[in-house]
Amino acid sequence: MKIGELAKKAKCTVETIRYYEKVGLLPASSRDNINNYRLYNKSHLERLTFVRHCRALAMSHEEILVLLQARNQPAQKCDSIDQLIDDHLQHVTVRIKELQKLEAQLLKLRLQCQTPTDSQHCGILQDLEQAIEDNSTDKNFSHVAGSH
Amino acid sequence: MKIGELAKKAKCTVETIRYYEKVGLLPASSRDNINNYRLYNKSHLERLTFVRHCRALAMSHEEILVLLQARNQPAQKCDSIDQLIDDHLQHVTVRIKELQKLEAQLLKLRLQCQTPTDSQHCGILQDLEQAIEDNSTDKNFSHVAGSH
DNA sequence: TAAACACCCTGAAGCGGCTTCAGGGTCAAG
DNA sequence: CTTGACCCTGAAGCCGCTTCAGGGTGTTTA
Ligand SMILES: [Zn+2]
Ligand SMILES: [Zn+2]
Ligand SMILES: [Zn+2]
Ligand SMILES: [Zn+2]
Repeated sequence: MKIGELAKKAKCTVETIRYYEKVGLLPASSRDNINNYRLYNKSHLERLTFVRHCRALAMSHEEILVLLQARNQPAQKCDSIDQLIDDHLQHVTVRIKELQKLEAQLLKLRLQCQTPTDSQHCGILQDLEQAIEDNSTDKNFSHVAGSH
Repeated sequence: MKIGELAKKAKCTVETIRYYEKVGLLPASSRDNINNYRLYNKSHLERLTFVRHCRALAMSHEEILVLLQARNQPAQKCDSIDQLIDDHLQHVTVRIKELQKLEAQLLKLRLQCQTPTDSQHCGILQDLEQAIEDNSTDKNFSHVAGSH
């Protein structure tokens, strides 16, 4: 199968597939001798599906690589896999808590201007000019991305 | 005041300050004629504090620029400010919900391997090889970053 | 007075996880 | 024989910084 078909089956773009090959999440496929098109089979699709599933769960490429390696060593213990999921779950949980803190702060900020006025007297702007409360939030970026 | 002192007072790095100047979040400061060092005053500190406060709330540079402009037009109505905060609050709220979905999916995944075995029989790996359930999550990236 | 050390400067590259762009080649249908 | 769908490569862009390379400045101390 050609790259476009694989992309459709895995619900991603062809560019993403080429990118995954470049960074080593997918092995380089064989090529059509005549036109140099990439050619894939079922096992490529399975691996890509695995990767996309992991990405849908917001795992980092590094985390996914560990899982892929484990997948290739069927006889080994799976402790490390279970641990990786636990750790990643923590990444997500921590990030949720950070964002909930932000949410609360933003709600509080929003209340500073209940009846619209001009910028000069807007409680929101005034609040933003105050010194920063110490949130440990800013530095503790685990690997799960933000809100935008 | 020199850049190091400003950085300390605003609780950020000097590199961040130089970066903000480059991308226009801070205006270019005046310079010491002799050694070309950047020189700052209280109003620079106030503006930087404002920016850092916004960043601590995970606003994007684009959003911050809008607020900075409003701050420079004290006589105008503040509707747009209030609206911007509401919108940004939505960015955060949406991202929290996305991450909570992930959290639930990860918890479910984790339960697939309650008693450690080998990779071949690990329910987690088996689950990850299944087709992807349709989460609308993947594409709806608003501007608030992830969990890592 | 010289060496050590802390601070300042610039410009470029790197991070992650892609997406987009520029500039092509391939191939079936009409 | 042209249109349009698909494929290729390599480089650059996105965001919000951080890090690096390669310097200059300025104070302190041996
Ligand atoms: Zn993780
Ligand atoms: Zn207002
Ligand atoms: Zn926002
Ligand atoms: Zn297991």
